[in-house]
Amino acid sequence: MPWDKQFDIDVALDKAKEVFWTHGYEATSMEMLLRAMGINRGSFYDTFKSKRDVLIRSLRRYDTDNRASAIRAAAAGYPPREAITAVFRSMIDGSRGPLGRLGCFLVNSALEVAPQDEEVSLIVREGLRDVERFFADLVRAGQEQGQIPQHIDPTDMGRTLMSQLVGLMVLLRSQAPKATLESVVSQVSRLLT
Amino acid sequence: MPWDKQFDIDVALDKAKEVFWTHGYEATSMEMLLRAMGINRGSFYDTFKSKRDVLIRSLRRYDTDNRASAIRAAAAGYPPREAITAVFRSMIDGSRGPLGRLGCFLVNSALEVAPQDEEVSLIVREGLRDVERFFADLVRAGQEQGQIPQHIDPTDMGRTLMSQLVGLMVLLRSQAPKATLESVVSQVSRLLT
DNA sequence: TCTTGTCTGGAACGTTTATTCCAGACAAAG
DNA sequence: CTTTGTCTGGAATAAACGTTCCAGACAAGA
Repeated sequence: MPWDKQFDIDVALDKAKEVFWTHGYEATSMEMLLRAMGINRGSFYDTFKSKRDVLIRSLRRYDTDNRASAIRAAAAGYPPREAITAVFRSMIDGSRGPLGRLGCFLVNSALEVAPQDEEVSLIVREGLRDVERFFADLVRAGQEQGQIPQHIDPTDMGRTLMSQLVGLMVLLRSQAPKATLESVVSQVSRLLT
Repeated sequence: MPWDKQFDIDVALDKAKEVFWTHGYEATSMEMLLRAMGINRGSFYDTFKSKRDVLIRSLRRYDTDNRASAIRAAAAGYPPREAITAVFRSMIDGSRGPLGRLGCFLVNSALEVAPQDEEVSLIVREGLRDVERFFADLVRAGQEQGQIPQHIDPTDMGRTLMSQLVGLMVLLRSQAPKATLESVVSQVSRLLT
């Protein structure tokens, strides 16, 4: 007779996400994963296909629940131009939280795993494209409201802001000095003139 | 009686550098390293302390011979303002070379190894600081020659350009579309007005 | 109470890992 | 020719790796 699993798959995946985000894929052993997820290898292989399967699913969860949510939450409630700066600022403020300076799991994976894994590469490209579009949309909205000059090309600017955000995430994980991070954010405002 | 080694340490380290740069540290096995370096494990452990030792030494070589040289070579022969753009453009052009879109070994290591290895972290921070200063110096030189407005703070701008370059290196390794890369470069010019 | 099916805990497996150790080749000095 | 020291090729080692398999516990239905 069917007996329910004693663990929640989503909770387990979130735990896995944190371990992969902190240590990377290769440097995370099955022991570390099982301990973090709070399940044993029988349940693990009964529920998930493989270690890589868990990486893929955690990365997807990260992209939806962390990256995509974070930039939208940070921008909410601000006029477009301020929203852009708020996104950058929130990344610095967020680095003071319990997860500290982990940087961006997506960007980490872009460099470590994506070059050798097409599925991971696709998740990364789609995530970065979403960031790019998100910023481009904010630039257009800012132009409509007269906050951002018309000569700025929204598509170009969306790409540049995405690239700048990616750079900032690397600096965060690299423990760059606070002043460096603040400089980057302050220059974002200048870019929008 | 002393017999000379049959291999050149620097050549071997450069081979090791390419393997670590392509695959990362953890995903590079000793087998891969030995094959690339063209030596066997007896010679390896006689010459180097460990796999990590070789990573550290390759990373130092990369920072000197690749990163630091590349930005200076790209800037050479241009007035300061054009030199800045030339550095960015050279990264895109360089991605068409035999090493293709490997990105930046330093940035890769910043995300994969540096968080868990203080010595790697130090190499990364010093490398990024050198890029920052390099750009700041170019900005000052541009201001002295009347090419870059006086209201731009060289230190802030140096940091921002460094961050933008780091972002670009991530996009390169992520196989971002050419148009995206071009947008980033074109916006660099705008940043200097 | 018995049967059936699913769960957990963890042993076992086959492979891979980084590092240590060893045998034979080689060269120079005595 | 012998001795000594260093080299290369690669076997061996001990541990770790990701995945498979197994025994006992548990719950529901007959």
